Amino acid sequence: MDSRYILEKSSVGTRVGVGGVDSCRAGRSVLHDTRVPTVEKNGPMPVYTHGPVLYKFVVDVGSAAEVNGERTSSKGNGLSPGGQILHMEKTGRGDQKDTGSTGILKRASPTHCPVIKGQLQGGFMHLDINNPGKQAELANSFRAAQVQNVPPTERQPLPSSHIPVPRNRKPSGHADKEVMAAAVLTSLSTSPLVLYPSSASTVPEPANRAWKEVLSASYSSSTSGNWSWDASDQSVPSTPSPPLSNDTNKNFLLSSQGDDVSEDVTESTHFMFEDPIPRKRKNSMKVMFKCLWKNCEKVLSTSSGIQRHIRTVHLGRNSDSDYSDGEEDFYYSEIEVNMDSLTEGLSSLTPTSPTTAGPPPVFPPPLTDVPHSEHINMNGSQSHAPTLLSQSAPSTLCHIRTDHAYQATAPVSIPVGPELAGLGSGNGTGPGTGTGNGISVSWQSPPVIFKGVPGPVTHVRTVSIGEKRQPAANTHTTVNKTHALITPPAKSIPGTRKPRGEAKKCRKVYGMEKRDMWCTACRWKKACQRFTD
DNA sequence: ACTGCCGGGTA
DNA sequence: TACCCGGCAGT
Repeated sequence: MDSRYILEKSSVGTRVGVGGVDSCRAGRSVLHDTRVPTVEKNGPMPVYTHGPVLYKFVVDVGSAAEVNGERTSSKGNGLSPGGQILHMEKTGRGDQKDTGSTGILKRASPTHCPVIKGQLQGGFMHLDINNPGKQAELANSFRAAQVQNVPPTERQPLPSSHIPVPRNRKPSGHADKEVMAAAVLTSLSTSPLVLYPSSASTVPEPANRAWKEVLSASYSSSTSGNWSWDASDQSVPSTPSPPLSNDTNKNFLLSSQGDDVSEDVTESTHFMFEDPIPRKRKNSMKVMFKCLWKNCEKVLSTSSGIQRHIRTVHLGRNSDSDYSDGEEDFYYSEIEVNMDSLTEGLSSLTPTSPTTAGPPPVFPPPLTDVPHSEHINMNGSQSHAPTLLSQSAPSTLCHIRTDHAYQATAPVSIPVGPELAGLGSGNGTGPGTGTGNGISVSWQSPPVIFKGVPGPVTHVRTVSIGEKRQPAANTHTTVNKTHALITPPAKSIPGTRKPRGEAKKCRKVYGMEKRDMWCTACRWKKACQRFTD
């Protein structure tokens, strides 16, 4: 499916937590908390909504598993009746062969952690770093609920669900949490099993409420509360569920499937070398921010603007205050707007500069005890508005557009050390060069570029105007690193562009006014035959 | 913005 | 095949 289609169709979900890569786009695992209760039809993807909270897990192109309160996925092996764990299972469909490997952890929030934690028995994420008591409380509450509803057999943790995160990590503030989320996503991306928080409604009411409350409390007490889904706020009408880019998922999926290796390899290489590299879309695409509040179609050109809008209009907060707890982040999504076809309706809006969609700088090394995998590109549009968004730290760090292929500018090069190369089993992808010199990983739509590969590696395909470009997400096979590393580039770049010669060509020598003096090649805009190099 | 020229369209 | 041009990529 065309990611852009999804992007525009989707009400939510363009904001993805933790760079899996814009790819978030590269294989990422994103657990996604839409916190938007809604019924949504997302193409072929079945969407089950029931109750105020909708969890949707998009597994692959056109496939998504969603779990909400009382509905459990029939497919989920590891899904507890309570819907607390969603186990994505591989589907038989060819186009979904990678389904199981990944998902997108959307807004990997600490509130998700209880679930995972419950499954992993505390091995994994912090709930509320700043409040151990609450952490325990939440965990217990959640676990209790889980125990009540999950048959023993299903409660057994599956190996693949294990997300190795060091225990007893020292809380070190926002950065740490953010990094944690990133790390979790990285880990998730390699696991076919996706842990999924069950919707509250499957939990018996008391327990349900209990953990909701805990969540709520945790939310308010934790700076990472942005992640939390305010379960107590039942008044929130249905909100669009964030659909994920299918390509994104596809890439994720590529990452961890143990079987079908050859197939995956083929596919990954296909993604990497056959698909066009996203190029700068010339001035026609803008990033807009759309309010996802139900019945609110507000579209603003700036994230701060939309946040303010949500804060004031929907959340009823003081408009004067710039205070933002980040909750607004949940209620808007970034959309790509084709300015060419944009109606006058938006003409009054100040379009975001295309440059904002450009590659943000590589993450500053803010994060202390975090592995390199935290080199996640911040969404450009987010990064350029640090003040406001920085307050909603996790989301800020983790915002990833589902599809920015068109706007993706040059990929950000991230020097990767050997340790990262090993670690980033979820990210990397080196085409078979295996030089390991450097891996440029862009978590946005820009494809991964592998340095150290002699010769042109990227395949640039001229795309005619009417042609639909392949979503750049496909190039984000970062998850499928293993495969990519093993496989030599399936497709070498066909026409290596001739390096520009030093000699002056006819155009330069004679100028446009004497065009008739040009060699024919020059006249035809071909390689000059007269002044060859 | 300019330049070189590839890729593709048209006659 | 000659001619032309859109558009990419390097400067």
